[in-house]
Amino acid sequence: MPELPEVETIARGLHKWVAGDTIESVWLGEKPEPLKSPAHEIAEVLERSRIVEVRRVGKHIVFDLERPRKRRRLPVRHGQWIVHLGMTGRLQITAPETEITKHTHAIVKLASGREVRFVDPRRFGRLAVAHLDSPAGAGFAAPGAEPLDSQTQRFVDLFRGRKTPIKSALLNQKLLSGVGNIYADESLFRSGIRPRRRAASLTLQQLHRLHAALQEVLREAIALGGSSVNDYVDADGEEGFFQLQHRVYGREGEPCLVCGTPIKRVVIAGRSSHYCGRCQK
DNA sequence: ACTATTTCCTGGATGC
DNA sequence: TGCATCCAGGAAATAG
Repeated sequence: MPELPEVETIARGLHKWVAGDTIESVWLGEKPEPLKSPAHEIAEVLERSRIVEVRRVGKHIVFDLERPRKRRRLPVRHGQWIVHLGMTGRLQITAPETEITKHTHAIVKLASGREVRFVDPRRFGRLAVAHLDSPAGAGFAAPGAEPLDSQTQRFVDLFRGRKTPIKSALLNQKLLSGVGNIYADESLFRSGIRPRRRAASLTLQQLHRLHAALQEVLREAIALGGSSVNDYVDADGEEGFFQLQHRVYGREGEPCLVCGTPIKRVVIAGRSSHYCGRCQK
């Protein structure tokens, strides 16, 4: 399940493979397609575009696109291809002769001969495009704050007056973009806060600790290429290694690495939440 | 304006 | 071995 560190790893890997390449054609699968934009619009924005950059915004992968123009005029950045991988979505770089696997929903053919394929068994992933050349064309922006950029004061302000459990608040993409179940649990453990604590009940000191822990855990995870639980692999098909560093996520019943108390698992807002009842208050 | 709950989807794990 | 049931999860939709 790609969260911020996994999407960051994938975006960097894709950038390495496709930056500078030109999209020749786009194939989109049969309905019901996992699209946020209509199929014709996706094809229209992507085809004959050059990929300038691939980067992460929240949990989204954004391909910045420009259209070459005639007579030595500078190319124009006209749009973006935006991919959300959901839980099981993958973007594969393949040769054209590679067998097309089940659940392949989109194939983007590049001038280099390579293909970018969107494969997503569970179909929670989404494809969309943004126009940069229309009047409202400011491009794609995540609704919430970027966890790695946001100032501590801004982070603290996100939770003011919120009665929802801190775990739910961390997962709310309108507040913070990019945090999912793994890194919510891991950052709460590292800052000693129970997931059910009401967001507004946290002290300033606790919020400062949480912010620092969240940035720390995200940065460590990016450095290790993300967490490979279930079937996550990066753009080169390589697994990450941060799952070996998980202190609570997926460790129900196992001893806390700090105090030895068995890790608890509870369900908050329909998501499993792992914590140490002794280390987290 | 918030918050909580339900829904989507399928492979893999579990239970009888 | 086979069949049914449950579970995982992000985010949009729905309900309160």
